[in-house]
Amino acid sequence: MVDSEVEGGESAGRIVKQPKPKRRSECPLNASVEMLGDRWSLLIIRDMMLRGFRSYKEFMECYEGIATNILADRLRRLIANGIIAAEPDPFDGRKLNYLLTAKGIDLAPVLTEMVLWAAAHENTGNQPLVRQMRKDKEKVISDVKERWRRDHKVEAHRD
Amino acid sequence: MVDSEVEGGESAGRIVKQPKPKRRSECPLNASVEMLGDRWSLLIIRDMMLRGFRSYKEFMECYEGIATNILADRLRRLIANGIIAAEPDPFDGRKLNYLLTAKGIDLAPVLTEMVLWAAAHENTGNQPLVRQMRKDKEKVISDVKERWRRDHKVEAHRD
DNA sequence: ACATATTACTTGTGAAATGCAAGTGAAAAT
DNA sequence: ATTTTCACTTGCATTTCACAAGTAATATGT
Repeated sequence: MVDSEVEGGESAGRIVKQPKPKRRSECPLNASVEMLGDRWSLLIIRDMMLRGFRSYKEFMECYEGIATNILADRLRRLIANGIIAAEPDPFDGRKLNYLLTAKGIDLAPVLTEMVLWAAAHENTGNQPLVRQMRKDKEKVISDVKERWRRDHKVEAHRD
Repeated sequence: MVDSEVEGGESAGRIVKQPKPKRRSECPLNASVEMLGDRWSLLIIRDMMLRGFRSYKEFMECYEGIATNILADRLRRLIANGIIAAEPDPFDGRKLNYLLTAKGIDLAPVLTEMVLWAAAHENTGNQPLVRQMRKDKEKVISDVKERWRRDHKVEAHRD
């Protein structure tokens, strides 16, 4: 299912020209950085994960003020990397709903550690969340995943 | 020692104009992204943390091929954010040794989760490290910290 | 039915960040 | 004394970014 991703070396005995592997190195950290290493991607994921945002408009209105062309570009890239997916809203033909994939929701521990690190070394807001994470990191993560599963079920049942 | 960092609100009873708080928001994740959200910073930290790199030359030679001006800029920023520090090499007046601060070494859990995430969803290299992390994440982190403490001791004793 | 509004974008345009090559100055090695 | 090494800086072309404006496809209100 998550197969035809990065390799693409061979196919039926014939060596085929590599389609995707334009990574700077094999290092897993480098892979993460190439997918997430910019000033916006992780914030978009944060708002999907923690605030339940789904639509372009929500991402635009709230937030640290992302430019519309950058938002469109980041959503495209996140889709290309399999971190989010877009589906048309069944009730409003103009709308697209952006949802985290399994790969996307698996970023919960990464976000958690980044929040905890910043909160430990900078003056930051959202102390309630920080305190919750300090108290029981694993619970926060499993709650996030639980909510994600519920929301996906709702999508699926809508017909 | 690492005091005059981000706040800078007041000084001897007089309210002074804020010098640094140009963060886009109070969100701790945003703080992390503003300090680390680019294509190079975390890789530099990786090589200091996991490979023991200390000098400009090492960062240049190895690596995914960073440009020299970008490396200089990233090192400056990491210093400005208190994540690394530079000290002259006691044996070679040309050299500077870049070292992780406590704040820098505290990024170990963040790097670990990013490595595990990428390794779970992409085809990546350095499988020995990945396996070690999967087996006992906490041990990998405490080993990294232990090594950091030792190396700092060596620095301090050198006189 | 038709005008207006909303949603999710795209298209300029200038400014900033990035990548590449070459150069510089101080210290060390020969 | 000359050459090498190290840690950068400078200049320049390319790419990315931010801001503003515009557009096409729905949806809503009258």
